[in-house]
Amino acid sequence: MEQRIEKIKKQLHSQSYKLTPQREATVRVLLEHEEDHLSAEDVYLLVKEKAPEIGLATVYRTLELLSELKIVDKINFGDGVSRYDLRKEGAEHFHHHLVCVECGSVEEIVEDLLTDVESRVEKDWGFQVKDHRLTFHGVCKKCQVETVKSS
Amino acid sequence: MEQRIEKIKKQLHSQSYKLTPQREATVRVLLEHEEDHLSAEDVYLLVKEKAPEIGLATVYRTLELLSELKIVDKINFGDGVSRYDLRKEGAEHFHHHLVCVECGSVEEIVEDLLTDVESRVEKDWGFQVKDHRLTFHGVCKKCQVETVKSS
DNA sequence: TTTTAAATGATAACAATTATAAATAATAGA
DNA sequence: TCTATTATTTATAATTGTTATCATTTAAAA
Repeated sequence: MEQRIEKIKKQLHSQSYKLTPQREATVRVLLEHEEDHLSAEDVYLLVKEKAPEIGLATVYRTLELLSELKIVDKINFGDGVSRYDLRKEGAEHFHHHLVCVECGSVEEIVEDLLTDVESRVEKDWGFQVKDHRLTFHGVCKKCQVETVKSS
Repeated sequence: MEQRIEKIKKQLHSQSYKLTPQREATVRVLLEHEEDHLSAEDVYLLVKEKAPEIGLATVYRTLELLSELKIVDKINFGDGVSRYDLRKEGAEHFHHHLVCVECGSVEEIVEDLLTDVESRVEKDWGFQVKDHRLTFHGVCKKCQVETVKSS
């Protein structure tokens, strides 16, 4: 935890941004909820627990900043809200998601499944890939079992 | 064009929805702008040209309905707006997108590049894939040339 | 210190979307 | 046909997520 904060601090400094107490509190919340896909509002409420004086605007600004620095990825699953997802340590690309259409759960795939596809896109379409967003919609393991049970 | 409208009409009827004049006008706009990625507002303005009395709410409802029936796909490129993209004829899955980070252009890949990846996901993660969203962010062919020129 | 710049908090403004209610059109039953 | 019912639409109000503004605070530089 402390190491990752230290690292993020350096990333900020390298672009001459500071790790203010508010920013640190926000980053800590993100680290503590790495598996979740929090909206700005979610983050705000959680940060408020440890830094009650923080303003919503600051949370938005911080998340925006972290997005620019590729520390978090902003993602949208089709409900009206943006969600913020911490990049895995050392990850070059954004990880993938499995969204269950039955229960709404979101699972992550950290492994990069797109290397082959990306080289095809670069070669056949002449498009220089910098990053990707890949989400599968379907039925998660758990809901498949439920379906079998109830049928 | 007429054939595709006829087909969509049948799809609607099969779920006991009607193809009202407003809905038809909306579908026509989508068909005429198949290559674009229109927002609800864009669609509204275009529909208004041929059916000036239509209301914005109706456009939203129609797009929502068409989404449910998988006639269009709702997509979000990270700016605050949802965009609506007509499915290609007979396409099982949603097509892919190449978004240029320089000029903002959006190119489509109709070919399905994910069949292998999807069978891996089904096998290794036990997730039953129904559909996908794949977007690459990078530099399009045109902007790559521009960069070379200006350097 | 004094000065300057960066960051914050509160809140207003904004834009996209959804909900509401009255009016209209279509449909089914008597 | 007339009547009752339902679906759909329009106009608009309300809501929601996000961004902009501005006065204040904090930190850094001179």
